[in-house]
Amino acid sequence: MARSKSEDKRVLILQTSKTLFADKGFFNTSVSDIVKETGLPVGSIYTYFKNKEEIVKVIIDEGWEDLNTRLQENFLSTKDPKEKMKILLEEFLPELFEDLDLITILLGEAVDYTKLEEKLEELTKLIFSILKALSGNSYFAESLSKKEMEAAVIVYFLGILHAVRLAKSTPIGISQDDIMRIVKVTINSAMGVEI
Amino acid sequence: MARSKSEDKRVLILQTSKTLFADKGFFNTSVSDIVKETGLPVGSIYTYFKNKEEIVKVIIDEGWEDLNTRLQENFLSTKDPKEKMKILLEEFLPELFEDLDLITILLGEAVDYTKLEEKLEELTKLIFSILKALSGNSYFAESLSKKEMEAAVIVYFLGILHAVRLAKSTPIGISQDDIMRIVKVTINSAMGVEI
Amino acid sequence: MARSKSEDKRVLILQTSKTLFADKGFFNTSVSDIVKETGLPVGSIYTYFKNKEEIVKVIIDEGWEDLNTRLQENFLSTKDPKEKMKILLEEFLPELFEDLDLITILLGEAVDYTKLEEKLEELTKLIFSILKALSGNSYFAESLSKKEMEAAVIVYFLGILHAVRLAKSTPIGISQDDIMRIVKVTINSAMGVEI
Amino acid sequence: MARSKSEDKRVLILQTSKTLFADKGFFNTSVSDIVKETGLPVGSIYTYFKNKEEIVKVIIDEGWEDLNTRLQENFLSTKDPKEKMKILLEEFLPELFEDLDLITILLGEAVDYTKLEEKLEELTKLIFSILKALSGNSYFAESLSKKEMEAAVIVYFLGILHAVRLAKSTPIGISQDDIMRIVKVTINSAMGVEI
DNA sequence: AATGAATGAGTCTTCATTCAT
DNA sequence: TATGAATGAAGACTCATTCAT
Repeated sequence: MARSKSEDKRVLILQTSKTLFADKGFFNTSVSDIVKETGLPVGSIYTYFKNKEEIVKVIIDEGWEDLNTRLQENFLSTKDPKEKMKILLEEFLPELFEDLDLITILLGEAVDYTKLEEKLEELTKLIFSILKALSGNSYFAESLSKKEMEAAVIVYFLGILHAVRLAKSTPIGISQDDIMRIVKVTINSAMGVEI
Repeated sequence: MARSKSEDKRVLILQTSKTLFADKGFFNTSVSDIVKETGLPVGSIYTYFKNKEEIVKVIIDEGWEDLNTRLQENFLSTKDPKEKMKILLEEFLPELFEDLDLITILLGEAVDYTKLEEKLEELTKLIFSILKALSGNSYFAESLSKKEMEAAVIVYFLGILHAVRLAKSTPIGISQDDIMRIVKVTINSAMGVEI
Repeated sequence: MARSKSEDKRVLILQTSKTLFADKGFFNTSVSDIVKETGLPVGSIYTYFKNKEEIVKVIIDEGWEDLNTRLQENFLSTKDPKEKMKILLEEFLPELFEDLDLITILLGEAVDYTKLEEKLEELTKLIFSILKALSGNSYFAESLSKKEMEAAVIVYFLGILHAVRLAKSTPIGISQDDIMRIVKVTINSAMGVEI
Repeated sequence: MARSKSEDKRVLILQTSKTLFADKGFFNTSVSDIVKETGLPVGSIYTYFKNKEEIVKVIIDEGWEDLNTRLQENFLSTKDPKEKMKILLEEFLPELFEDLDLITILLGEAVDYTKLEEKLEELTKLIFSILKALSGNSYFAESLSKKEMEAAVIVYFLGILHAVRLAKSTPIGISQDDIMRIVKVTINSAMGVEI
């Protein structure tokens, strides 16, 4: 009977904001910037989102869920931990790297709304279980307690994210490919398996 | 050698701002917050610093330089790369971890003013040179190009920083000690040397 | 005689708004508050009322008319001014006091739309005519001109309304009963008649 | 060493706001109206007052205190309750009536910030004590309990205020003088004393 | 040099009303 | 007629920085 909320507009706001937040930062992006960039009237921003904060939250949550969903789908194809690790390295990470804006926001100013630790926990558990299955006889596994392995995963994952983000925005002289390669070598070396 | 009154004020502003920036974030800290916390008149802030941005810059630059200076001093005591690595792990990192506020600001909202990449570059070169000297016969070094080793150092270092920061502010279930331990194991394992 | 569905909605809007206006004030009640409270779609509000302003107007006008109608009906039963005064005091006032929301709105923020003076005028004339009939030999009447008696009625009536309203919303330490009693005493005393 | 806050500006804001609040109502007066009318920059409003609400509060509190102070000063000149009543009627009330804007705001929309009941309580106590001293042998006092006399004072005072306000803004056909006169007659009649 | 009032562009958000469906 | 998304002017307030004193 009345216009129904347009998914298109919602997505437009989300995508525009994502780019702006990643480029200029959350605090340096004003609602009025989003308005200008989307071409929508101010009011419309607020018919689709409660406030500016909710926009970042949704960007992060939906972005992360998306990645996760695709990862889970890929995981359905196999039970072999080696295969799973391969999927993680060759599907998940590249996809994540693709979404530099998401990484930037995830690590950036909006940390308060980002619940990075929750995302990390999920992922850590997952990776940890794969590593455990893989690491029957590796040096790495022998010398590290469970908690230390978890720490290792967290450190490594955060390092990767931050490095990729930095590689994009500043001239640190390394590329995504460099990062991908050392990840693989590390896994191979640490796990004693060739991925 | 007594500090002048002005130097006291400069330091007061710096320390107060550092705490505030680390606790509430750069953008959520107003100059007026700094004024309230220091008890100084607003004008004073601007006689010591050009603007809010310069305050963060100085916090980071001086903080980093401090760490660096002490590292260099420690390095004077030896030429042995193994010893140097030890210093890095047992002096530099703990000191850095001590200064969580600095890490938080370094990785946080003020990224634009932080020149993280420059700091990283210095450090990377240094660590890289040590690793190279150490790694005569390690598997790690054989399979990684120079650039990849640099990438590894960056990833690892950023990972450590971010993990320590996160461990402080959220319940991710790992401690600074866990992190320290896996760093050591990694070095040992990767380099084939016992530190 | 069954109320039509639309009449139900109109009344719902009116009653809900009345409570809201009395509780939170006219300006602090948004149309969207009315929408939430009634459960009706915004559009509906505007099919029944031209705008927010008209809602208050109708609340007041219909509320007042209601009281008046009942008063007039009661008055039909007698011609005796003393009886009429009794009706005024024992039927009309208690009924009015019953409707605190109406009083609150009448005296409150919506004064611009309320035409309080018109309501007052009607009532003043009525009361005045009764008083005149009653006051053949009272001290009060002798010493007051017509205009002054009107002023007295207005002052008294407004005072009663305001006091009742204040007694409801704040702890001024007097009750509706106290007010009713002094009204009666005043009339008795001023008019020299026992009501 | 720096400009000090200007009492002139504070007063300008207060007076301008008072007129605007009385004329258009608190909610229909925007801070920007005050800005336009005073010619001050927005920021200045907020260097002198925390927010819009505080402006009304100060208008009312200082206005009321002013009246009170002058009343107390006048009261110093006598101990005779009859004299005091005279002062109340011939000094205080006329002064109050002079300040119609204050009355309008006091009774108007800003009721939430106005603490009308507190003002009323003070005054009621004062008047009550005078009446008590006066009323040795009056009919009024005999037939009314303490609480009822308080109620009477409240009703009467509120009625006067509201009537004066209404007389100013709408054509209810009575004047301040009419009101003053009936007040006197009422006192005389009720107290049995000639003021 | 020290002070803190002055400034006004800019912030996010609200809201009564309209109108496409 | 019923609906609720769309609209954008207007709202209160902030804040980094300047500059008169």
